[in-house]
Amino acid sequence: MQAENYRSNCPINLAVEVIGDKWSLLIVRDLMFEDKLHFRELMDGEEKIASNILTDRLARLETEGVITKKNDPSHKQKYIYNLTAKGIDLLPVIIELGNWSLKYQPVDLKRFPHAKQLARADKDAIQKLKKDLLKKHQNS
Amino acid sequence: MQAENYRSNCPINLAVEVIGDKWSLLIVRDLMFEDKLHFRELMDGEEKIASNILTDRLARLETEGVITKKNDPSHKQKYIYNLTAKGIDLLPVIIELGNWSLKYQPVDLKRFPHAKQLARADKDAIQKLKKDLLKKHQNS
DNA sequence: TTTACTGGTTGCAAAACGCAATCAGACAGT
DNA sequence: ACTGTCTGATTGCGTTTTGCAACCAGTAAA
Repeated sequence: MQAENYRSNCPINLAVEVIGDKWSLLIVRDLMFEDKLHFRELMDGEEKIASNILTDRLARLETEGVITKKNDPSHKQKYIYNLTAKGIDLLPVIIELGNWSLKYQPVDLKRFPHAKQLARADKDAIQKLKKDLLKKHQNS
Repeated sequence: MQAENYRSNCPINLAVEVIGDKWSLLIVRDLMFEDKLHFRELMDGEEKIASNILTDRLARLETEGVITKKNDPSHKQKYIYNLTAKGIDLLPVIIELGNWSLKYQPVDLKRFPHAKQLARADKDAIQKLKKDLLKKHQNS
């Protein structure tokens, strides 16, 4: 087994090396809030990720322990992608990114209605959301 | 003036399109916590960004309104890079990324001592930090 | 048995990246 | 005036990543 070779062990860098690209967090978002489980569902997202990029990112996120991939019993060719606890713990990051965009970027609230409600979430609400996600994604 | 063409107006995407790469947040980090102001200082960071990439990212961040660039009166060839309010408001994002890394990634606490202290910051502490940054970066 | 759907793979052109060398202007020391 | 160093870049070039469309074999539904 080879140790991953990070550019540095600064916490910001260690996060950026895992989710610092244009797609990874969107995949996490769809798994978190859009009830998507399957490859095709992720492909049909708002931003039109290409299938080869999606394949690559799913593999990378799995390697990094952010998601899991398992067979879907209902279809021999289907896989179910779930968030791990590590992936679910990206929720606060995503919420803060949302808050920042709400303040400075041209968010379309009609199209993304739960943005504002998520921005209002306090610590307890976030804890509850995490709990729900852990249950939904089968992490005990 | 041309409207920026975002892939979608989802808040997460709108954030990721601005700071979703391997370098931008590291630049913001250095401007925030390392008291760096100049090109060379940013170049000499832990992760060894190349000068052409740094040039590109600084220009991009300036375009996006995250940083400003102004002449340094002390040297005709020097520029001072400052965070805008928009940039300073990335602080909560950075804190949450740090928290996540502290929990799941091999952070080197000896090398990055203020990571833990920053993780403990509550809302009031963050407000104070923002205030200090606003003053330091001249967005009075 | 045809038709559509599954998670991909492949090929190719374009863009971004990483690295080292280079640059002209500015400044400090002598 | 000369020398060396520092300034924020730019340039050239090879590698990697991305974006896009076409394609694939296995599975399932009609």
